[in-house]
This record gives sequence, structure tokens and C-alpha cells, in this order.
Amino acid sequence: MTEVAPEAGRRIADVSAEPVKPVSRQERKQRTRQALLDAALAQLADRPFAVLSLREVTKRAEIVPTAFYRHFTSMDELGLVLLGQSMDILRRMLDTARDAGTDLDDVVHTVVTTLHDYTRKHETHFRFLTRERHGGTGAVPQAARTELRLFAGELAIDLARFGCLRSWRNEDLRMLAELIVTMLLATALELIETVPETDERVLATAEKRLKLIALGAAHWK
Amino acid sequence: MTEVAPEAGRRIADVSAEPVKPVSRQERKQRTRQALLDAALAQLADRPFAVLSLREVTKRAEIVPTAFYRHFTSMDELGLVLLGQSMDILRRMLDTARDAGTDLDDVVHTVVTTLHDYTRKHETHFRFLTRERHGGTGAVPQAARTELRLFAGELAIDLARFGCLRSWRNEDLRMLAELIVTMLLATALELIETVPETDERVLATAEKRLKLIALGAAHWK
DNA sequence: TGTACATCAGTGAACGCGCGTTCACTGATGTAC
DNA sequence: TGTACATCAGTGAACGCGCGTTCACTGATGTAC
Repeated sequence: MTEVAPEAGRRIADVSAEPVKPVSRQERKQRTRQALLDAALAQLADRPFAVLSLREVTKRAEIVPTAFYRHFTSMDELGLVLLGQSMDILRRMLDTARDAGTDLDDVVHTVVTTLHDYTRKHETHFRFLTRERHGGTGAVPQAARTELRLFAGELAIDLARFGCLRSWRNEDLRMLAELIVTMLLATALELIETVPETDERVLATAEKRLKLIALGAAHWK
Repeated sequence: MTEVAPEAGRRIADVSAEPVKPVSRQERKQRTRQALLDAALAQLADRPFAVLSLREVTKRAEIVPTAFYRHFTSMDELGLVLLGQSMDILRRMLDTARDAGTDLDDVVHTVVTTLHDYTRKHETHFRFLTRERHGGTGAVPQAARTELRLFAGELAIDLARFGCLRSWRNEDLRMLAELIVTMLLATALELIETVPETDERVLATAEKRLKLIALGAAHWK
């Protein structure tokens, strides 16, 4: 618990709990900043972002409320950083799922499995993203919708490479991509909002939905 | 504007703006109650329910904050009443769309047109419903999800009557129904969140999505 | 290496504000006779 | 119809609380010489 990796042999056996403090001022600042972001994500477990208070967040991050302004000018700014982190995760997920092969069943299975992994590994970010998307007219929900629209555009490019979709109009590819994104995020939220024991059922349903959509696309026009 | 239907000939020409007040005490109470519900719906235009304050709502309804408790024990109770109203609207919409015929294109077109009518006529309720669905762990979002799951169950029964779906397992019909409900509510939100001029585009996309799903269902297994 | 000064993340007191809720009240509407 | 009493929707003062934000500050870290 208090075990610390021997570091540059400064002291051989330090009985104090302090980790020797090799940290620079900017490292410490970065840590506090991340503590604020983590605190916000933790609070988001049971309420929408619009309802978070600066004081609650700073309390959880164990700093005084006024110190918040050393890191962000407002809660909205913090929210936009969280959104950026969430979109990074989503893009990494797309990268992972991309090389899934060409067989339809394989692709669907890989996509759903990848979604499962990422959702369970980044529950807080996925919850944030899926909820804020429908969160009203605040700066964060607006930005979330814009980002997700861009993300669907990126997915549309990938879809364009599939044999049966190669001749589709851009507009229709977008439609399909947005449908898939909505469906995947809905699945992520279902996973988060139920106990892990039911994951198998949720994933099976998600696979069916995706296959249904793929089947529809294959027989389009 | 101040014209009033002649009523039981009490006064032939009442120049005062007052509408003679034939209202009973319970009628007045009912009106105030509805004013509170309407005030809440109006506030919901630009923020989630969790963020509404009792004082703002009573101010807009033009009563004193403490009078709120003559009508509801809490904001959550008011929210659940709004949810009930919203579900009534949704069910009426399903009733209207039900007798759409059997031809696939006809059904899809009727459904989307009906959705358009209802969404534009009940914007505030649809916005409330679609946002609260993803609103977190409050009493209202929880209830909204439960109600929408029940609603999907009702739709699944309708779907069971379609020729090509007659042999589907209940569980798969549910999956399809929930997919359709999610898609329709997403469309409603898109309509609400953009200017009416773009309605045609949104509806065209919605029709395509629905057809894609229907096509997938027709070729299932 | 040692000293003197600058930087700046975090502190703590203070502010005015809107919040939900309590309470005793008012006065118009409703009812019993 | 007229009178005396009951009901109860809405009032207004008051409360304690958490909020975001301001400000002058502290003291450890960083830098220049």
C-alpha cells in the first residue's frame, strides 16, 4: 500500500508515506487539473452536467473553490475538455474496430465487442457523452452534437469502402453513419445503466440491430 | 380581443376586461395547476428538468412560490405528470398511425408524416420526453425510460401483425420496436432543434432510415 | 553553492443571490340552516 | 333569500443553505546572479 518503487536511490527505506516528491510545479498543476476533471466525471454518475456545481467539484478534488479558476475559467470550459477526451476515446475505438475484415458477421461482431471493451473501460466518458448529447441548449450539449456529427462523417468515409455501399450517395452514407452512431451510443448507455451480468443480452441485441441495419443497407434500392 | 361570448345574459355589454367569472373554485385550481405545468414546459425549452427551480416555475405561472404546494408535493411530482401527458400524446400518435395500410412505402410515409404533425403540435412535450430519457438517475428520467420501454412493447404487438414479421420471436420484435422508437424520437428531436425550413430534409432522411430498417427486417434470416 | 527576488497554485474571508420550505395569515368561494 | 360558519387557494415574511465570484494573502517552487 505504502510501497514505493526505489527511485534514484535517494533514501533506501523511507518510512514516511510521502512519495519523495520529485514533482515539478507544472506537474502538480497538471495533477490538480486532472483531479478536477475526474471529480466532475464522478459527479456525472448521477446527474446531468448542467447541474454540477463548481464547489462540489473542487471539494471532491480536494482544493478550495477559488483555486478552480487557476485551471478553468468556468464549468463550461471544463465540460468542453471532457468532451474532447470523450471524442478521443471514440476515435480510438473506431481505429481499433476498423481492421475487422470484410465478412459482415465478423465486422458486426468485432464492432460490438470493441464497443463493449471501450464502454466498460471508459464508462464515465461514455455516460457523459451520451447524456450531454441530449442535454439541451447549453454550450456542452451543443458542442457534443457538433462533435458527434463530425464523427459520423468520419464513419461515413469508412462505410464508403464497403463493397455494397461504394455506389451510395454521400448524403445517404451520412444517414447510415448517423444511424449507426446513434445505435452504438444507445448500446453503450444500456451497458452502463444495467448490471454487468446482463451484458451478454445487451450485446446480443446490439448485434441483431446492427445486422438488421446492415441487411437493409445490402438490399437498398 | 376582449370580446366575450354573451353568457346567460348577466350583463349585456360589460366594458370591463373581466370575463364575468363564472368559474368555480375547483375550476380555478385546475387552471393554476395547468399554468404550473405549462410554465415548466416553457422553461424546459432551454434546460433539462433537473435544473428547473420551483421558484422560477411559480413566477412564470404568476403565483407565489409557496402556493406551489397546493398542487404538487415536489417538482418531481410535477415532472411525472408531464411525463404522463407526454405518453398520452405518444399513444394517440400511435393510434393515428396504426391504420396506414399494408404497403411498406405507404406505412413509412404515414408514420413519418404523423410524427411530423405530432412533433410540431406538441414540441414542448416531445422535447421533454426525448431529453429526460437520457437525463440521468433522477425520478423523472427513470420513469421516462420505463414508460418508453412499455410503449415499445405496445408497438411490438402492432409489428407482430405485419406479414413478414409474423413468425418472429417476441424478443426480436421487441428489439425492432425499440430500434424504431429510438429512431422516431431522434427524428422528433431533430425537427425541434432545427428551423422549420429544414423539416423536409429531416423527414426525407427519417423516411430513408425507416425504410432501411424495414428492408433489413424483410430480409431477416 | 548561496542569496535575493519572481512566480503562481492554492488559501480563506467575504459578498450578494436564488434556492426550497415553514408558518401564520387572508379573503373569496362554498355550504348548512 | 339571508346569515353564519367552513374550506382552502393563494399570500408574504422569514429561515438557513449552497451557490459563483471578488479579493488580498501565503508560501513553496523556480530563476537570475
